[in-house]
Amino acid sequence: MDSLDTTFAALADPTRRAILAKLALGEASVTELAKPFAMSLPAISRHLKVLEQARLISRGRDAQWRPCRLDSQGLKDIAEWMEHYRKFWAESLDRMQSYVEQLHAEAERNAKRKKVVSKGKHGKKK
Amino acid sequence: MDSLDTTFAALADPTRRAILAKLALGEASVTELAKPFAMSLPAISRHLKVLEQARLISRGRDAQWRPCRLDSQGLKDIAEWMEHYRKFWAESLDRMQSYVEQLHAEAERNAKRKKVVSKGKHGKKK
DNA sequence: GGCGTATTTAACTTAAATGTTAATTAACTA
DNA sequence: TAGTTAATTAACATTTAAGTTAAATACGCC
Repeated sequence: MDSLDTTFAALADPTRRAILAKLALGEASVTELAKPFAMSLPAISRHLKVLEQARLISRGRDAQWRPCRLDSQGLKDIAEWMEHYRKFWAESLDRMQSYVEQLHAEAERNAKRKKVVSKGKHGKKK
Repeated sequence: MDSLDTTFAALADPTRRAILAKLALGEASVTELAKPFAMSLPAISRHLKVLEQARLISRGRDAQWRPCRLDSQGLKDIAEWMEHYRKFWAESLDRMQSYVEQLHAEAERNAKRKKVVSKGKHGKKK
């Protein structure tokens, strides 16, 4: 039910994270993705299925190839969850500075938006 | 070996994420943490051990209680990994804007640092 | 249709995760 | 010291994950 379960579990495997790293450079077929690993093709195929279900990748069809590419949805889910804990992980000076700058920027944007949109409560869900 | 394995795996369980959510509000004992769950105390105790090994929490000792609190290290590891994929998950307008502002801020800081520090290559480890 | 390449599914094995209850350890209290 | 509360460890059952090899499917080409 909770898609975060699926997504975090998918990311817990080093083979799958390596696949994502490769796909960050661009599309690739199953065989191409399998090449670096001492592992059978069916094993890779199942890793890809796990990544797909976690919406970390999506797959197309090009003749007998199944090109894989990153799907941002899974990463977005994680990023959104991480936001709730930002004050815990962003406590180093450099990052805290970015965070503060970001808060200011956000405040500015919200202020602007208030002027333009003027009414209706469709702010952030939480 | 790879601590990301451990940390992502720890986060893949909804009970453990709920525990973290609770701890984001402050310290709590094992029994306190266990209360909301229809699960035995030993089960919770093991979840806490998993979270501790992932450096998502740390534990102290107060008489017979073992107060738990968030440990930011695990979250930092995840956040750092996520950074490599920022352009994929931060593609919505609002977030991209923060990202761009952050890049500018970072560039400014780096420029400043160059002037002050002047030499020696002790930049980010990776 | 039959062949070659790419990928997936099936059947199976092994290892790890998650929960249970019962027993144990740790620290305070009377 | 005996008793109480808090938490962990032990022993066990069940489920899920991850790999293997062999067979099946999908597609293009001749």
